[in-house]
Amino acid sequence: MKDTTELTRPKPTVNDIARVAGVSLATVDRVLNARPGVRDVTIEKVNKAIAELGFVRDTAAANLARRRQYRLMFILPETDNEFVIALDAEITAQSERLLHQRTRLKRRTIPPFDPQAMVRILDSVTTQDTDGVAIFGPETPSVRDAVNRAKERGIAVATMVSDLPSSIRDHFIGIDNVAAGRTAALLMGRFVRKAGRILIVTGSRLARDHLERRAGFDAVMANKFPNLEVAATIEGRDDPELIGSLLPVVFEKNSEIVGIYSSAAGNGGLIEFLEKDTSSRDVVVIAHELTQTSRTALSKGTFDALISQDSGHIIRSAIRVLKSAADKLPIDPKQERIRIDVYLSENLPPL
Amino acid sequence: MKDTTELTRPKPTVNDIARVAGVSLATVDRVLNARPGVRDVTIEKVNKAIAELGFVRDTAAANLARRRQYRLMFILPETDNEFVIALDAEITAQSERLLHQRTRLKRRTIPPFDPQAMVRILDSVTTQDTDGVAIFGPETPSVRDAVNRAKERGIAVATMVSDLPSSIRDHFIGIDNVAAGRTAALLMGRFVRKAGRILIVTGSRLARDHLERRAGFDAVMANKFPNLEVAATIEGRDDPELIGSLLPVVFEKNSEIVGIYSSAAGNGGLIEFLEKDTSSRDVVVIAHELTQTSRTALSKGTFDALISQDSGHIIRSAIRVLKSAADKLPIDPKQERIRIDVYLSENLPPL
DNA sequence: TTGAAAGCGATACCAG
DNA sequence: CTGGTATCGCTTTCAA
Repeated sequence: MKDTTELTRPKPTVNDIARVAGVSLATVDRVLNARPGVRDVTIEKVNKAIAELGFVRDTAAANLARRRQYRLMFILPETDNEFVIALDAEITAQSERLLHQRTRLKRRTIPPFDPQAMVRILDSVTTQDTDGVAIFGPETPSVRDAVNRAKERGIAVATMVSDLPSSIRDHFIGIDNVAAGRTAALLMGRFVRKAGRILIVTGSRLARDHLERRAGFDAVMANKFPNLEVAATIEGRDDPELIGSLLPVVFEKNSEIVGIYSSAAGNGGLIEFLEKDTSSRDVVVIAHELTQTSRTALSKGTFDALISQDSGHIIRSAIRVLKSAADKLPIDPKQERIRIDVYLSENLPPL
Repeated sequence: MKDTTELTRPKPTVNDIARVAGVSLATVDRVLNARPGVRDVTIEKVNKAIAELGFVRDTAAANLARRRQYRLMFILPETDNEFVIALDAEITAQSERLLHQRTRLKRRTIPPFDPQAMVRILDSVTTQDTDGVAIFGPETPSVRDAVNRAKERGIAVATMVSDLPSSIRDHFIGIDNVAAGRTAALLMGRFVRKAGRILIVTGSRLARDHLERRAGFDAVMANKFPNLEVAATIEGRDDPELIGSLLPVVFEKNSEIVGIYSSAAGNGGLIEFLEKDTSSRDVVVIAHELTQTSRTALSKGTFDALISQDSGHIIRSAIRVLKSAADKLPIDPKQERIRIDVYLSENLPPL
């Protein structure tokens, strides 16, 4: 590890290329932007100069001259799910900052679990008004096809939270949900102190992220914690009321529940039940997503751990990724990797 | 949550201000940059126009015109500590990307725990050659004073990993180490399955981060886990060999060690001991920082959990923060918050 | 104390 | 096919 020497050779510009290649600025620009109407020999000359000088275009200057605006669109489900609301708030927050950085954010909502609404919006987007779209929604063949059509029209597309792996989207922004489920299971197994049964509260069978978490959880439970048995499952549809109404029934039927894995949303109903019901005192509870509700539950000890993904990071990453895709520029993979966050009562971020 | 309407009123420019205020471009610029030689009445007129139009300066254009270069410096300890090496690698990686974004990164190293070397470098930095400095090093009054002098000379300063809270640095980039220690203790208490003693391996008494972790760990241990007793402490000086040589002695003297908290660096020695010594089979081990070494130990089950901070995030954040400070622009606090990461064998990032 | 005009690095229109 | 030149939004001499 040596101290860096500061070599400050001035960066070559288009003017330098023009001079070295013996052509005009306009021609350099044509070659640079692969515009037609330049003889092959001329192209060669210019490219040679570019290579020789090690030229790299100054994107800021180019965007200024071009009066470029990045027009991005976010499509989210219309729901009172706190995590989605957090994503939405981050979009709003970034909107403000980006206004002065040649970037406009548009927001569209679809009814939850409505693939056709997603398809309609995707199909309505044109390069005339939009450079990139980031979507969070159901995974169906029709959505996949609409994504592919948008891509073919030249629009950058990113999936958020729940992927659409069979599509040709530019990028997926979110966590590995199988690993997230496995992590939840590992924590569960190590936190629980006696043998018994585990209850799972899932969301919807249409959501790939929920299914993947479940698969990961089950796998680790089966392999590493034979003394624990995944006994019952509630399909909560992210609905606190529904969850709240189903829980008492399950607890009556299953006497030996020692852990609950809430793999989806709608934690409000679960928390209400846990804080009322005395028979569930010692149950280890692990849920997903850090929100106001889950944060409080974790602080109080109602929840024992939270598996989460940073909504701010997801939105900022989506913006960077879509911009890069629009400019056909590479991304920084490390910066765009969304972490599987583990929160305990002691490592909560300050409010 | 409503879909956004796309209002596209064109952003006002300096020309608009000049026109509305009835002055020239040059005068607008003088006011904008608080340069002298403008009558108060004129300043008023311009400011009024700015407010009326809601003008916000286009930083990219300004930087272009100004031929601005952000010249940033990183000062790190010269050590074979893997975490520091990771920071260093991130600096190198960002250097590449930033070369074409008007930003040069310089790197300086100091001998570990050598406040005077840090002071010398800080004192040698001038606004002629540097806009901002990010430092990671010992916390002493002399360093604090040097930081304050640099600040007063107009240089932006950020502390990384270990703070210098009594200084007037612009920003601290790192985690709350007390909370990190508390988190480690909580995991320890919940993972350990029988009463016993806990061994702590610390680093140096000169490092604020190590002390803070220790304090947080002890507090939670004492309050929440009375069946566990923090019994022994090894001061490892981040040195694997030293740690490796001390461990057998400690284990001979203390028969009931059920957990080890490695709060600093030098994990190599610890791992070697654990993988050889059979008496430590069931000991719960929690360490800091995700590195190649600790990652392997976690995968193998030698370590049970890791508390970490993202080195890539730290470096990127330092760059953004120093740039903003240099331009006297606000930062996005959420984006700059470094998380206390918890890693288990199941949520390791892909290689 | 103020203004006119020439850039910064790149793009784009209009001639030739 | 190729070149000249105005322009993007802002800064910075140089004169007045």
